Amino acid sequence: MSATIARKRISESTIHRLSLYYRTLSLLEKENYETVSSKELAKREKLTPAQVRKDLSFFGSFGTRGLGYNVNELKLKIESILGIDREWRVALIGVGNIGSALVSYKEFARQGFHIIKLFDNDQRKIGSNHKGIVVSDIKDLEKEVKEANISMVILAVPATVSQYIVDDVVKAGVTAILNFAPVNLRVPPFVHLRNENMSMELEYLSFAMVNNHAPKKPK
Amino acid sequence: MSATIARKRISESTIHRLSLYYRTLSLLEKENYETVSSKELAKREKLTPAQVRKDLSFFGSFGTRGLGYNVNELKLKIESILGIDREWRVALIGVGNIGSALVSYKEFARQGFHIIKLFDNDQRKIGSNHKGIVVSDIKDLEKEVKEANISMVILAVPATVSQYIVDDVVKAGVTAILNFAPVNLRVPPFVHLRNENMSMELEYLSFAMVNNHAPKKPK
DNA sequence: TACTTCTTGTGAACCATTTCACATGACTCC
DNA sequence: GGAGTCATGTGAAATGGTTCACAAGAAGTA
Ligand SMILES: NC(=O)c1ccc[n+]([C@@H]2O[C@H](COP(=O)([O-])OP(=O)(O)OC[C@H]3O[C@@H](n4cnc5c(N)ncnc54)[C@H](O)[C@@H]3O)[C@@H](O)[C@H]2O)c1
Ligand SMILES: NC(=O)c1ccc[n+]([C@@H]2O[C@H](COP(=O)([O-])OP(=O)(O)OC[C@H]3O[C@@H](n4cnc5c(N)ncnc54)[C@H](O)[C@@H]3O)[C@@H](O)[C@H]2O)c1
Repeated sequence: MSATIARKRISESTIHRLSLYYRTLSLLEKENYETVSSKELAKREKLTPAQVRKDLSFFGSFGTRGLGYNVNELKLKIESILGIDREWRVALIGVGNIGSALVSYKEFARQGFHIIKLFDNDQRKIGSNHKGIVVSDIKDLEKEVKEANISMVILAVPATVSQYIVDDVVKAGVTAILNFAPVNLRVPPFVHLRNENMSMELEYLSFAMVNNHAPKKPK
Repeated sequence: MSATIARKRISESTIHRLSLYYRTLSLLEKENYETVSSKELAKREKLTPAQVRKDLSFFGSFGTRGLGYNVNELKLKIESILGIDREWRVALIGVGNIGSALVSYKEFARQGFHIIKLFDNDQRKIGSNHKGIVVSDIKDLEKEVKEANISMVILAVPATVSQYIVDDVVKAGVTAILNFAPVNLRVPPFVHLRNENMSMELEYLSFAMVNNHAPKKPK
Protein backbone atom coordinates (compact mmCIF):
# COMPACT_ATOMS: atom_id res chain seq x y z
CA MET A 1 0.00 0.00 0.00
CA SER A 2 1.46 3.33 -1.04
CA ALA A 3 1.83 5.75 1.83
CA THR A 4 0.61 8.66 -0.20
CA ILE A 5 -2.80 7.25 -0.98
CA ALA A 6 -4.86 8.69 1.81
CA ARG A 7 -8.17 6.97 2.45
CA LYS A 8 -9.90 9.63 4.48
CA ARG A 9 -9.79 13.33 3.91
CA ILE A 10 -6.73 14.60 5.71
CA SER A 11 -7.11 17.84 7.62
CA GLU A 12 -5.12 20.93 6.87
CA SER A 13 -3.72 20.91 10.40
CA THR A 14 -2.36 17.42 9.94
CA ILE A 15 -0.51 18.45 6.78
CA HIS A 16 0.90 21.53 8.45
CA ARG A 17 2.13 19.40 11.33
CA LEU A 18 3.77 17.00 8.89
CA SER A 19 5.78 19.99 7.67
CA LEU A 20 6.87 20.62 11.24
CA TYR A 21 7.80 16.99 11.80
CA TYR A 22 9.76 17.05 8.59
CA ARG A 23 11.79 20.04 9.69
CA THR A 24 12.50 18.55 13.09
CA LEU A 25 13.44 15.18 11.59
CA SER A 26 15.95 16.92 9.32
CA LEU A 27 17.44 18.49 12.41
CA LEU A 28 17.50 15.22 14.34
CA GLU A 29 19.22 13.59 11.41
CA LYS A 30 21.96 16.22 11.53
CA GLU A 31 22.28 15.61 15.26
CA ASN A 32 22.86 11.93 14.43
CA TYR A 33 19.75 10.62 16.09
CA GLU A 34 18.96 7.10 14.95
CA THR A 35 15.40 6.88 16.28
CA VAL A 36 12.88 9.22 17.82
CA SER A 37 9.74 8.57 19.86
CA SER A 38 6.41 10.30 19.42
CA LYS A 39 7.04 11.69 22.89
CA GLU A 40 10.29 13.41 21.89
CA LEU A 41 8.85 14.66 18.61
CA ALA A 42 5.82 16.03 20.44
CA LYS A 43 7.99 17.79 23.01
CA ARG A 44 9.90 19.60 20.29
CA GLU A 45 6.73 20.76 18.55
CA LYS A 46 4.79 21.49 21.74
CA LEU A 47 2.15 18.90 20.84
CA THR A 48 0.95 15.68 22.47
CA PRO A 49 2.50 12.30 21.61
CA ALA A 50 -0.96 11.03 20.69
CA GLN A 51 -1.29 13.82 18.16
CA VAL A 52 1.95 12.84 16.50
CA ARG A 53 1.03 9.17 16.32
CA LYS A 54 -2.46 9.89 15.05
CA ASP A 55 -1.17 12.19 12.32
CA LEU A 56 1.23 9.54 11.09
CA SER A 57 -1.31 6.75 11.40
CA PHE A 58 -3.41 8.29 8.62
CA PHE A 59 -0.68 7.31 6.20
CA GLY A 60 0.50 3.97 7.54
CA SER A 61 2.42 2.57 10.47
CA PHE A 62 6.01 3.65 10.31
CA GLY A 63 7.21 3.03 13.85
CA THR A 64 8.45 0.13 15.92
CA ARG A 65 6.74 -0.57 19.24
CA GLY A 66 9.06 -0.07 22.12
CA LEU A 67 11.57 1.79 19.98
CA GLY A 68 9.99 4.68 18.18
CA TYR A 69 10.53 5.84 14.60
CA ASN A 70 13.67 5.57 12.54
CA VAL A 71 14.57 9.18 11.89
CA ASN A 72 15.78 8.86 8.32
CA GLU A 73 13.04 6.44 7.33
CA LEU A 74 10.28 8.63 8.71
CA LYS A 75 11.78 11.69 7.07
CA LEU A 76 11.67 9.93 3.71
CA LYS A 77 8.10 8.81 4.32
CA ILE A 78 6.98 12.35 5.06
CA GLU A 79 8.84 13.62 2.02
CA SER A 80 6.85 11.20 -0.05
CA ILE A 81 3.54 12.09 1.62
CA LEU A 82 4.10 15.81 1.14
CA GLY A 83 5.31 15.28 -2.41
CA ILE A 84 8.62 17.00 -1.77
CA ASP A 85 10.52 13.92 -2.87
CA ARG A 86 10.52 15.35 -6.38
CA GLU A 87 11.60 18.48 -8.22
CA TRP A 88 8.89 21.10 -8.58
CA ARG A 89 9.35 23.57 -11.40
CA VAL A 90 8.26 26.94 -10.07
CA ALA A 91 7.85 30.37 -11.67
CA LEU A 92 7.88 33.56 -9.64
CA ILE A 93 5.91 36.51 -10.93
CA GLY A 94 6.73 40.01 -9.70
CA VAL A 95 10.41 40.57 -8.98
CA GLY A 96 9.88 43.40 -6.50
CA ASN A 97 10.64 43.67 -2.79
CA ILE A 98 9.21 40.40 -1.67
CA GLY A 99 9.80 38.61 -4.97
CA SER A 100 13.55 39.31 -4.87
CA ALA A 101 13.73 38.05 -1.31
CA LEU A 102 12.03 34.82 -2.28
CA VAL A 103 14.36 34.21 -5.24
CA SER A 104 17.33 34.42 -2.89
CA TYR A 105 15.82 32.01 -0.42
CA LYS A 106 17.79 28.78 -0.69
CA GLU A 107 15.54 26.77 1.61
CA PHE A 108 12.91 26.39 -1.12
CA ALA A 109 15.25 24.58 -3.49
CA ARG A 110 16.40 22.35 -0.67
CA GLN A 111 12.80 21.18 -0.33
CA GLY A 112 12.37 20.55 -4.01
CA PHE A 113 10.87 23.88 -5.03
CA HIS A 114 13.05 25.18 -7.84
CA ILE A 115 12.33 28.70 -9.01
CA ILE A 116 13.45 28.48 -12.62
CA LYS A 117 11.53 31.34 -14.21
CA LEU A 118 10.99 34.97 -13.25
CA PHE A 119 8.45 37.33 -14.78
CA ASP A 120 7.84 41.05 -14.50
CA ASN A 121 6.32 43.83 -16.60
CA ASP A 122 8.86 46.49 -15.67
CA GLN A 123 11.18 47.18 -18.63
CA ARG A 124 14.05 47.96 -16.26
CA LYS A 125 13.74 44.51 -14.72
CA ILE A 126 13.07 42.45 -17.83
CA GLY A 127 16.35 40.97 -19.05
CA SER A 128 18.12 41.56 -15.74
CA ASN A 129 19.67 38.68 -13.89
CA HIS A 130 18.60 37.46 -10.46
CA LYS A 131 20.53 34.56 -8.97
CA GLY A 132 21.31 33.31 -12.44
CA ILE A 133 17.80 33.66 -13.80
CA VAL A 134 16.97 36.24 -16.45
CA VAL A 135 13.68 38.04 -15.86
CA SER A 136 11.18 37.38 -18.65
CA ASP A 137 8.50 39.69 -19.96
CA ILE A 138 5.10 38.93 -18.47
CA LYS A 139 3.76 39.09 -22.02
CA ASP A 140 5.48 35.80 -22.74
CA LEU A 141 4.03 34.14 -19.66
CA GLU A 142 1.85 31.53 -21.32
CA LYS A 143 4.43 30.51 -23.88
CA GLU A 144 7.37 30.31 -21.49
CA VAL A 145 5.47 28.64 -18.68
CA LYS A 146 4.40 25.89 -21.04
CA GLU A 147 7.85 25.53 -22.57
CA ALA A 148 9.54 25.34 -19.19
CA ASN A 149 6.94 22.88 -17.92
CA ILE A 150 6.16 24.94 -14.86
CA SER A 151 3.64 23.46 -12.44
CA MET A 152 3.63 25.97 -9.60
CA VAL A 153 3.58 29.75 -9.46
CA ILE A 154 4.50 32.17 -6.71
CA LEU A 155 2.62 35.43 -7.18
CA ALA A 156 4.31 38.54 -5.76
CA VAL A 157 2.67 41.32 -7.76
CA PRO A 158 0.56 44.25 -6.53
CA ALA A 159 -2.91 43.31 -5.36
CA THR A 160 -4.49 45.41 -8.10
CA VAL A 161 -3.19 43.23 -10.92
CA SER A 162 -3.16 39.85 -9.16
CA GLN A 163 -6.48 38.67 -10.56
CA TYR A 164 -5.50 39.39 -14.17
CA ILE A 165 -2.21 37.61 -13.76
CA VAL A 166 -3.78 34.65 -12.02
CA ASP A 167 -6.19 34.29 -14.94
CA ASP A 168 -3.24 34.13 -17.33
CA VAL A 169 -1.41 31.71 -15.09
CA VAL A 170 -4.40 29.40 -15.08
CA LYS A 171 -4.67 29.71 -18.86
CA ALA A 172 -1.07 28.59 -19.06
CA GLY A 173 -2.07 25.36 -17.35
CA VAL A 174 -0.66 25.94 -13.87
CA THR A 175 -2.70 24.31 -11.09
CA ALA A 176 -0.86 25.42 -7.94
CA ILE A 177 -0.49 29.04 -6.90
CA LEU A 178 0.95 30.68 -3.82
CA ASN A 179 -0.29 34.24 -3.60
CA PHE A 180 1.30 37.00 -1.51
CA ALA A 181 -1.11 39.79 -2.36
CA PRO A 182 -3.81 40.54 0.21
CA VAL A 183 -6.76 39.75 -2.07
CA ASN A 184 -9.24 36.95 -2.58
CA LEU A 185 -8.45 35.54 -5.98
CA ARG A 186 -10.89 33.59 -8.10
CA VAL A 187 -9.60 30.36 -9.63
CA PRO A 188 -11.36 27.41 -11.26
CA PRO A 189 -12.15 24.49 -8.93
CA PHE A 190 -9.27 22.38 -10.19
CA VAL A 191 -6.61 24.94 -9.27
CA HIS A 192 -4.96 24.88 -5.84
CA LEU A 193 -4.57 28.34 -4.36
CA ARG A 194 -2.94 29.24 -1.05
CA ASN A 195 -2.50 32.70 0.37
CA GLU A 196 0.40 33.97 2.42
CA ASN A 197 -0.90 36.79 4.55
CA MET A 198 1.62 38.38 6.86
CA SER A 199 -0.70 41.08 8.19
CA MET A 200 -2.84 38.31 9.60
CA GLU A 201 -0.15 37.15 11.96
CA LEU A 202 0.59 40.67 13.14
CA GLU A 203 -3.10 41.17 13.71
CA TYR A 204 -3.23 37.96 15.70
CA LEU A 205 -0.41 39.24 17.90
CA SER A 206 -2.20 42.52 18.31
CA PHE A 207 -5.41 40.76 19.30
CA ALA A 208 -3.56 38.57 21.78
CA MET A 209 -1.87 41.56 23.40
CA VAL A 210 -5.01 43.64 23.67
CA ASN A 211 -7.06 40.79 25.05
CA ASN A 212 -4.39 39.55 27.41
CA HIS A 213 -4.89 36.17 25.89
CA ALA A 214 -2.67 33.75 27.70
CA PRO A 215 -0.29 32.75 24.93
CA LYS A 216 -0.76 29.13 23.99
CA LYS A 217 1.10 27.00 21.52
CA PRO A 218 2.53 29.15 18.74
CA LYS A 219 1.24 28.44 15.28
CA MET B 1 -20.09 46.41 27.29
CA SER B 2 -16.80 46.73 25.48
CA ALA B 3 -16.61 44.74 22.30
CA THR B 4 -13.07 43.64 22.99
CA ILE B 5 -13.82 41.84 26.23
CA ALA B 6 -14.34 38.31 25.04
CA ARG B 7 -16.14 36.04 27.49
CA LYS B 8 -15.19 32.67 26.03
CA ARG B 9 -11.87 31.68 24.59
CA ILE B 10 -11.94 32.77 20.97
CA SER B 11 -10.49 30.35 18.45
CA GLU B 12 -7.55 31.16 16.26
CA SER B 13 -9.67 30.58 13.16
CA THR B 14 -12.19 33.16 14.28
CA ILE B 15 -9.45 35.77 14.69
CA HIS B 16 -7.98 34.95 11.29
CA ARG B 17 -11.41 35.33 9.72
CA LEU B 18 -11.85 38.69 11.42
CA SER B 19 -8.71 39.76 9.57
CA LEU B 20 -10.33 38.67 6.33
CA TYR B 21 -13.57 40.47 7.12
CA TYR B 22 -11.58 43.57 7.96
CA ARG B 23 -9.84 43.55 4.61
CA THR B 24 -13.07 43.02 2.72
CA LEU B 25 -14.85 45.72 4.68
CA SER B 26 -12.08 48.18 3.80
CA LEU B 27 -12.66 47.28 0.17
CA LEU B 28 -16.43 47.60 0.43
CA GLU B 29 -15.96 50.99 2.03
CA LYS B 30 -13.90 52.12 -0.95
CA GLU B 31 -16.60 50.80 -3.26
CA ASN B 32 -19.06 53.02 -1.34
CA TYR B 33 -21.13 50.24 0.10
CA GLU B 34 -23.26 51.45 2.96
CA THR B 35 -24.26 48.07 4.35
CA VAL B 36 -23.33 44.45 3.82
CA SER B 37 -25.09 41.21 4.72
CA SER B 38 -23.47 38.13 6.22
CA LYS B 39 -24.40 36.44 2.96
CA GLU B 40 -22.41 38.87 0.84
CA LEU B 41 -19.47 38.87 3.22
CA ALA B 42 -19.49 35.07 3.25
CA LYS B 43 -19.60 34.91 -0.53
CA ARG B 44 -16.52 37.08 -0.82
CA GLU B 45 -14.56 34.98 1.69
CA LYS B 46 -15.92 31.64 0.50
CA LEU B 47 -17.48 30.92 3.86
CA THR B 48 -21.04 30.36 5.06
CA PRO B 49 -23.23 33.24 6.26
CA ALA B 50 -23.74 31.42 9.55
CA GLN B 51 -19.99 31.34 10.08
CA VAL B 52 -19.75 35.09 9.62
CA ARG B 53 -22.60 35.78 12.01
CA LYS B 54 -21.30 33.35 14.62
CA ASP B 55 -17.81 34.87 14.50
CA LEU B 56 -19.18 38.34 15.06
CA SER B 57 -21.63 37.21 17.73
CA PHE B 58 -18.75 36.32 20.07
CA PHE B 59 -18.05 40.02 20.40
CA GLY B 60 -21.51 41.56 20.38
CA SER B 61 -24.38 42.18 17.99
CA PHE B 62 -23.40 44.68 15.39
CA GLY B 63 -26.01 44.16 12.70
CA THR B 64 -29.55 45.21 11.93
CA ARG B 65 -32.14 42.54 11.14
CA GLY B 66 -33.40 42.79 7.63
CA LEU B 67 -30.57 45.12 6.64
CA GLY B 68 -27.19 43.65 7.47
CA TYR B 69 -24.15 45.39 8.89
CA ASN B 70 -23.11 48.99 8.44
CA VAL B 71 -19.81 48.69 6.60
CA ASN B 72 -17.94 51.49 8.31
CA GLU B 73 -19.30 50.70 11.74
CA LEU B 74 -18.39 47.01 11.51
CA LYS B 75 -14.94 47.87 10.22
CA LEU B 76 -14.34 50.06 13.26
CA LYS B 77 -15.64 47.35 15.57
CA ILE B 78 -13.24 44.80 14.10
CA GLU B 79 -10.39 47.27 14.31
CA SER B 80 -11.10 47.59 17.99
CA ILE B 81 -11.42 43.82 18.51
CA LEU B 82 -8.15 43.11 16.73
CA GLY B 83 -6.44 45.96 18.50
CA ILE B 84 -5.41 47.68 15.28
CA ASP B 85 -7.19 50.87 16.29
CA ARG B 86 -3.94 52.02 17.86
CA GLU B 87 -0.31 52.59 16.89
CA TRP B 88 1.98 49.63 17.52
CA ARG B 89 5.65 50.43 17.85
CA VAL B 90 7.54 47.69 16.07
CA ALA B 91 11.23 46.86 15.70
CA LEU B 92 12.55 44.74 12.88
CA ILE B 93 15.68 42.69 13.48
CA GLY B 94 17.71 41.45 10.52
CA VAL B 95 17.75 43.82 7.57
CA GLY B 96 18.49 41.16 4.95
CA ASN B 97 16.48 39.90 2.01
CA ILE B 98 13.18 39.44 3.72
CA GLY B 99 13.77 42.15 6.32
CA SER B 100 14.30 44.83 3.66
CA ALA B 101 11.14 43.74 1.88
CA LEU B 102 9.13 44.04 5.06
CA VAL B 103 10.44 47.54 5.83
CA SER B 104 9.22 48.70 2.44
CA TYR B 105 5.79 47.21 2.92
CA LYS B 106 3.40 50.11 3.45
CA GLU B 107 0.41 47.96 4.30
CA PHE B 108 1.72 47.30 7.82
CA ALA B 109 1.73 50.97 8.78
CA ARG B 110 -1.74 51.36 7.34
CA GLN B 111 -2.92 48.77 9.85
CA GLY B 112 -1.20 50.42 12.75
CA PHE B 113 2.07 48.49 12.74
CA HIS B 114 4.82 51.08 12.59
CA ILE B 115 8.31 49.77 12.09
CA ILE B 116 10.34 52.47 13.82
CA LYS B 117 13.57 50.65 14.62
CA LEU B 118 15.87 48.40 12.61
CA PHE B 119 18.66 46.23 14.00
CA ASP B 120 21.45 44.23 12.41
CA ASN B 121 24.93 43.01 13.33
CA ASP B 122 26.50 43.60 9.93
CA GLN B 123 28.85 46.60 10.09
CA ARG B 124 28.04 47.47 6.48
CA LYS B 125 24.38 47.76 7.34
CA ILE B 126 24.62 49.48 10.71
CA GLY B 127 24.18 53.22 10.19
CA SER B 128 22.67 52.84 6.74
CA ASN B 129 19.27 54.25 6.00
CA HIS B 130 16.22 52.21 5.04
CA LYS B 131 13.03 54.10 4.30
CA GLY B 132 14.13 56.84 6.65
CA ILE B 133 15.20 54.57 9.47
CA VAL B 134 18.85 54.23 10.42
CA VAL B 135 19.90 50.66 11.18
CA SER B 136 21.06 50.25 14.79
CA ASP B 137 23.68 47.90 16.14
CA ILE B 138 22.15 44.76 17.61
CA LYS B 139 24.40 45.33 20.62
CA ASP B 140 22.22 48.28 21.60
CA LEU B 141 19.04 46.25 21.31
CA GLU B 142 17.93 46.28 24.92
CA LYS B 143 18.68 49.94 25.49
CA GLU B 144 17.11 51.22 22.28
CA VAL B 145 14.06 48.96 22.43
CA LYS B 146 13.29 50.24 25.88
CA GLU B 147 13.95 53.87 24.96
CA ALA B 148 11.77 53.68 21.88
CA ASN B 149 9.02 51.92 23.82
CA ILE B 150 8.81 49.05 21.35
CA SER B 151 6.16 46.44 22.03
CA MET B 152 6.44 44.13 19.02
CA VAL B 153 9.37 42.64 17.18
CA ILE B 154 9.65 41.15 13.71
CA LEU B 155 12.52 38.66 13.58
CA ALA B 156 14.14 38.18 10.18
CA VAL B 157 17.55 36.80 11.10
CA PRO B 158 19.13 33.45 10.20
CA ALA B 159 17.66 30.45 12.00
CA THR B 160 20.97 29.73 13.69
CA VAL B 161 20.94 32.93 15.74
CA SER B 162 17.19 33.36 16.23
CA GLN B 163 17.08 31.82 19.70
CA TYR B 164 19.83 34.07 21.06
CA ILE B 165 18.18 37.14 19.66
CA VAL B 166 14.78 36.16 20.91
CA ASP B 167 16.23 35.77 24.40
CA ASP B 168 17.55 39.32 24.22
CA VAL B 169 14.30 40.61 22.85
CA VAL B 170 12.44 39.08 25.76
CA LYS B 171 14.96 40.55 28.18
CA ALA B 172 14.21 43.93 26.65
CA GLY B 173 10.59 43.50 27.71
CA VAL B 174 8.96 42.77 24.36
CA THR B 175 5.98 40.41 24.59
CA ALA B 176 4.96 39.96 20.95
CA ILE B 177 7.23 38.41 18.35
CA LEU B 178 6.69 37.49 14.71
CA ASN B 179 9.40 35.05 13.64
CA PHE B 180 10.33 34.31 10.02
CA ALA B 181 13.04 31.75 10.68
CA PRO B 182 12.06 28.10 10.33
CA VAL B 183 12.81 27.13 13.94
CA ASN B 184 10.87 26.42 17.10
CA LEU B 185 11.79 29.21 19.46
CA ARG B 186 11.50 29.00 23.23
CA VAL B 187 9.87 31.96 24.95
CA PRO B 188 8.49 32.44 28.47
CA PRO B 189 4.76 31.76 28.86
CA PHE B 190 3.84 35.44 28.93
CA VAL B 191 5.35 36.18 25.51
CA HIS B 192 3.25 35.89 22.35
CA LEU B 193 5.11 34.22 19.52
CA ARG B 194 3.86 33.59 16.01
CA ASN B 195 5.75 31.97 13.17
CA GLU B 196 5.54 32.84 9.50
CA ASN B 197 6.50 29.74 7.59
CA MET B 198 6.39 30.04 3.84
CA SER B 199 7.71 26.58 3.10
CA MET B 200 4.63 25.21 4.82
CA GLU B 201 2.30 26.67 2.24
CA LEU B 202 4.41 25.40 -0.65
CA GLU B 203 4.41 21.99 0.98
CA TYR B 204 0.66 22.14 1.32
CA LEU B 205 0.37 22.88 -2.39
CA SER B 206 2.70 20.03 -3.15
CA PHE B 207 0.70 17.64 -0.99
CA ALA B 208 -2.53 18.75 -2.64
CA MET B 209 -1.13 18.22 -6.13
CA VAL B 210 0.32 14.81 -5.41
CA ASN B 211 -2.80 13.57 -3.67
CA ASN B 212 -5.20 15.03 -6.18
CA HIS B 213 -6.96 16.62 -3.29
CA ALA B 214 -9.96 18.41 -4.61
CA PRO B 215 -9.05 22.01 -3.82
CA LYS B 216 -11.33 23.42 -1.14
CA LYS B 217 -11.51 26.87 0.31
CA PRO B 218 -8.08 28.50 0.14
CA LYS B 219 -6.53 29.41 3.48
C1' DT C 1 11.20 -19.06 28.13
C1' DA C 2 9.37 -15.86 31.25
C1' DC C 3 9.46 -11.23 32.77
C1' DT C 4 10.11 -6.24 32.38
C1' DT C 5 10.17 -2.07 29.98
C1' DC C 6 9.17 0.77 26.36
C1' DT C 7 6.37 2.73 22.86
C1' DT C 8 3.33 2.17 18.88
C1' DG C 9 -1.29 2.18 16.61
C1' DT C 10 -6.02 2.95 17.17
C1' DG C 11 -11.00 2.64 18.61
C1' DA C 12 -13.67 5.37 21.76
C1' DA C 13 -14.45 9.44 24.42
C1' DC C 14 -14.04 13.99 24.60
C1' DC C 15 -13.95 18.66 23.15
C1' DA C 16 -14.20 22.45 19.69
C1' DT C 17 -15.94 24.36 15.62
C1' DT C 18 -19.20 24.69 12.06
C1' DT C 19 -23.69 24.45 10.26
C1' DC C 20 -28.68 24.32 10.77
C1' DA C 21 -32.94 26.21 11.65
C1' DC C 22 -35.89 29.40 13.38
C1' DA C 23 -37.76 33.14 16.36
C1' DT C 24 -37.26 37.86 16.21
C1' DG C 25 -36.93 42.49 14.54
C1' DA C 26 -36.50 46.06 10.86
C1' DC C 27 -37.91 48.02 6.84
C1' DT C 28 -41.09 48.66 2.58
C1' DC C 29 -45.13 48.96 0.12
C1' DC C 30 -49.57 49.14 -0.56
C1' DG D 1 -51.18 49.32 9.87
C1' DG D 2 -51.13 44.78 8.07
C1' DA D 3 -48.62 41.79 4.95
C1' DG D 4 -44.52 40.47 2.96
C1' DT D 5 -39.62 40.27 2.75
C1' DC D 6 -35.19 40.14 4.39
C1' DA D 7 -31.42 39.12 7.43
C1' DT D 8 -29.69 38.93 12.20
C1' DG D 9 -28.48 36.37 16.47
C1' DT D 10 -28.30 32.12 18.71
C1' DG D 11 -29.50 27.61 20.89
C1' DA D 12 -29.15 22.93 19.25
C1' DA D 13 -27.43 19.44 16.14
C1' DA D 14 -23.88 17.85 13.32
C1' DT D 15 -19.39 17.47 12.06
C1' DG D 16 -14.53 17.36 12.69
C1' DG D 17 -10.29 17.25 15.40
C1' DT D 18 -7.75 16.00 19.63
C1' DT D 19 -6.80 13.28 23.54
C1' DC D 20 -7.35 9.06 26.25
C1' DA D 21 -6.42 4.60 27.33
C1' DC D 22 -5.04 0.26 26.39
C1' DA D 23 -3.91 -4.04 23.76
C1' DA D 24 -0.10 -5.67 21.56
C1' DG D 25 4.59 -5.90 19.59
C1' DA D 26 9.63 -5.40 20.14
C1' DA D 27 13.84 -5.56 22.62
C1' DG D 28 16.62 -6.57 26.56
C1' DT D 29 17.68 -9.45 30.64
C1' DA D 30 18.32 -13.48 33.10
N1 LIG E 1 6.97 43.73 0.60
C1 LIG E 1 6.46 42.94 1.54
O1 LIG E 1 7.10 42.75 2.58
C2 LIG E 1 5.15 42.30 1.38
C3 LIG E 1 4.62 41.61 2.47
C4 LIG E 1 3.40 40.97 2.33
C5 LIG E 1 2.74 41.01 1.13
N2 LIG E 1 3.24 41.68 0.09
C6 LIG E 1 2.51 41.69 -1.17
O2 LIG E 1 3.35 41.21 -2.19
C7 LIG E 1 3.07 41.88 -3.41
C8 LIG E 1 4.33 42.52 -3.91
O3 LIG E 1 4.80 43.42 -2.94
P1 LIG E 1 6.19 44.17 -3.11
O4 LIG E 1 6.43 44.91 -1.87
O5 LIG E 1 7.22 43.20 -3.56
O6 LIG E 1 5.84 45.19 -4.27
P2 LIG E 1 6.80 45.73 -5.42
O7 LIG E 1 6.10 46.85 -6.06
O8 LIG E 1 8.17 45.91 -4.88
O9 LIG E 1 6.87 44.51 -6.44
C9 LIG E 1 5.87 44.22 -7.33
C10 LIG E 1 6.53 43.74 -8.61
O10 LIG E 1 5.52 43.30 -9.51
C11 LIG E 1 5.80 43.86 -10.78
N3 LIG E 1 4.56 44.00 -11.54
C12 LIG E 1 3.61 44.96 -11.43
N4 LIG E 1 2.63 44.75 -12.30
C13 LIG E 1 2.95 43.64 -12.99
C14 LIG E 1 2.33 42.93 -14.03
N5 LIG E 1 1.17 43.31 -14.54
N6 LIG E 1 2.95 41.83 -14.49
C15 LIG E 1 4.12 41.44 -13.98
N7 LIG E 1 4.76 42.06 -13.00
C16 LIG E 1 4.16 43.16 -12.50
C17 LIG E 1 6.46 45.17 -10.52
O11 LIG E 1 7.22 45.57 -11.64
C18 LIG E 1 7.32 44.83 -9.31
O12 LIG E 1 8.57 44.34 -9.70
C19 LIG E 1 2.00 42.89 -3.10
O13 LIG E 1 0.75 42.36 -3.43
C20 LIG E 1 2.10 43.07 -1.60
O14 LIG E 1 0.85 43.42 -1.04
C21 LIG E 1 4.46 42.32 0.19
N1 LIG F 1 14.45 35.33 2.03
C1 LIG F 1 13.25 34.79 2.10
O1 LIG F 1 12.49 34.85 1.17
C2 LIG F 1 12.82 34.05 3.33
C3 LIG F 1 11.63 33.35 3.28
C4 LIG F 1 11.18 32.69 4.42
C5 LIG F 1 11.94 32.71 5.56
N2 LIG F 1 13.10 33.37 5.59
C6 LIG F 1 13.87 33.37 6.83
O2 LIG F 1 14.10 34.72 7.22
C7 LIG F 1 15.37 34.82 7.83
C8 LIG F 1 16.19 35.83 7.08
O3 LIG F 1 16.32 35.42 5.74
P1 LIG F 1 17.01 36.33 4.65
O4 LIG F 1 16.89 35.65 3.37
O5 LIG F 1 16.53 37.73 4.78
O6 LIG F 1 18.54 36.23 5.12
P2 LIG F 1 19.66 37.35 5.01
O7 LIG F 1 20.94 36.69 5.31
O8 LIG F 1 19.49 38.11 3.75
O9 LIG F 1 19.30 38.33 6.19
C9 LIG F 1 19.63 38.09 7.53
C10 LIG F 1 20.02 39.40 8.18
O10 LIG F 1 20.23 39.17 9.57
C11 LIG F 1 21.43 39.82 9.94
N3 LIG F 1 21.98 39.12 11.10
C12 LIG F 1 22.67 37.96 11.14
N4 LIG F 1 23.03 37.67 12.40
C13 LIG F 1 22.57 38.67 13.17
C14 LIG F 1 22.62 38.94 14.54
N5 LIG F 1 23.23 38.12 15.40
N6 LIG F 1 22.05 40.06 14.99
C15 LIG F 1 21.43 40.90 14.14
N7 LIG F 1 21.33 40.69 12.82
C16 LIG F 1 21.89 39.59 12.35
C17 LIG F 1 22.32 39.73 8.74
O11 LIG F 1 23.32 40.72 8.79
C18 LIG F 1 21.32 39.95 7.62
O12 LIG F 1 21.18 41.33 7.35
C19 LIG F 1 15.98 33.45 7.79
O13 LIG F 1 15.76 32.81 9.01
C20 LIG F 1 15.21 32.75 6.71
O14 LIG F 1 15.15 31.36 6.93
C21 LIG F 1 13.56 34.05 4.49
